[in-house]
Amino acid sequence: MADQMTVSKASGDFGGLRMTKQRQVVYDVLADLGPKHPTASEVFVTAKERMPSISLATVYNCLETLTGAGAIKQVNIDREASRYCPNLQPHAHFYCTGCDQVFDIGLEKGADASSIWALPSGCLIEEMNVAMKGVCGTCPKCRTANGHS
Amino acid sequence: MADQMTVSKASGDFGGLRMTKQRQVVYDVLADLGPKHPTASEVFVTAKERMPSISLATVYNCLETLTGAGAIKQVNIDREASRYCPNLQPHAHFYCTGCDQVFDIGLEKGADASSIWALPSGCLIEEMNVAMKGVCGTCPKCRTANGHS
DNA sequence: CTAGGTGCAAAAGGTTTGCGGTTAA
DNA sequence: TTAACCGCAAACCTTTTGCACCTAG
Repeated sequence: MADQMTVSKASGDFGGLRMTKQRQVVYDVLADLGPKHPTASEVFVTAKERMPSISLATVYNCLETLTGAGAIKQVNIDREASRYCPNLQPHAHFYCTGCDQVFDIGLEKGADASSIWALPSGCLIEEMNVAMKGVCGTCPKCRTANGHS
Repeated sequence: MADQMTVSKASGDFGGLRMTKQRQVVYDVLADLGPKHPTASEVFVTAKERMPSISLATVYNCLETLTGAGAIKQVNIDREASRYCPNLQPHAHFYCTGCDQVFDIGLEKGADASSIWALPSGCLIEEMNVAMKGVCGTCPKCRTANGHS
C-alpha cells in the first residue's frame, strides 16, 4: 500500500528549494491530479482555480524548477506537449490511443531496464525514458477499439 | 553483414507510396547521413544541395510520409527538434551530452524490450520508444568530461 | 534587506496548413 | 488525365525570455 498522503508535501522540503506559494500550488496540483499526467496548460487551469493570480509562465518555471530539484518528472511522448508526473519510482509510460490516457508502468520484479541494451563499454546512462503507445484494452473505449462491440 | 546498399532504395518501393523526386532525395539524404540522426532542418540543408528547389515544408511532409509508411523512424529526445533514423531494427537511442551525438543501441542477444515491464493484462504495445541520456565515454569530449584530462 | 521569484507580454523555435501551380502514374 | 504532391508564406502551439515589481528567508 503506497503512501497516499501526497496531497501536500510539507512546505519548504524540496531539497533546500525556496518554497514559494506558487511552487507549492503547482506541486500540490500535480500530486492531486496524480495519474492524469497533466500538461503544463492543464496544471495551469487547476492551479489558477486555487490561485487566480498565477501565470502560465510561472507554472512553466515552477515545473522546470521542481523537475530540476528531482521532485517531479517530465514526460515526453512524441511531440505532444510535455506532461508531468509526481511518481519518482523508475517506470515507463504507456499512452493508450483508445482512451487518450497515460499510465505508469512499473518494472517486473528483479528486472533492470538498462541491462537488456548492448551499450558500448564506457557508456554511462544518466537518464532513461521509455514511452510506449498502444491500446490498454480495459477502458470502455479500448474494448470497443478491440472489437468487443 | 547487413546490406550496405542503402544509398538509394529502388525508386517507387516504399509500400505503394507515390515516389516523387523530393521523397527520394529526402530518403537518400537520410540514408547517407545515416547514423548522424539529422533533424528536419539538417536534412533540409543537405537535400537543398541536391535539389535547390526543395522547401522545408516539403522536407517535413516527406519525413512524415516516410515515417507513416514505415520506411524511416522518428526519434524524439526531450523537447529538442525531432531527429530521423533510417535504421528499422528495434533499437534504443543514446544521446551523449558530451559530444552531442545520438547513437543507436541494439538489444542484447535474446533480450526483449517489453517483457521487463509489468504491463496490465490486455495492454497491447504498438510502439515503444527508448531514449537514454548520458556520456558515451569514448569520444574526445567525453573523455575530457570523464576527467581523463 | 536582497537574491531570487513572479506576472505579463512578446519572441522564439519547431511544425503544420492553406492555396495555387505541378507532376507521377 | 487527375489525384496527389510541391513551394511558399503565414499560422499555430508550446515553451522561453526580458523586465519591472514583489517576497521568502
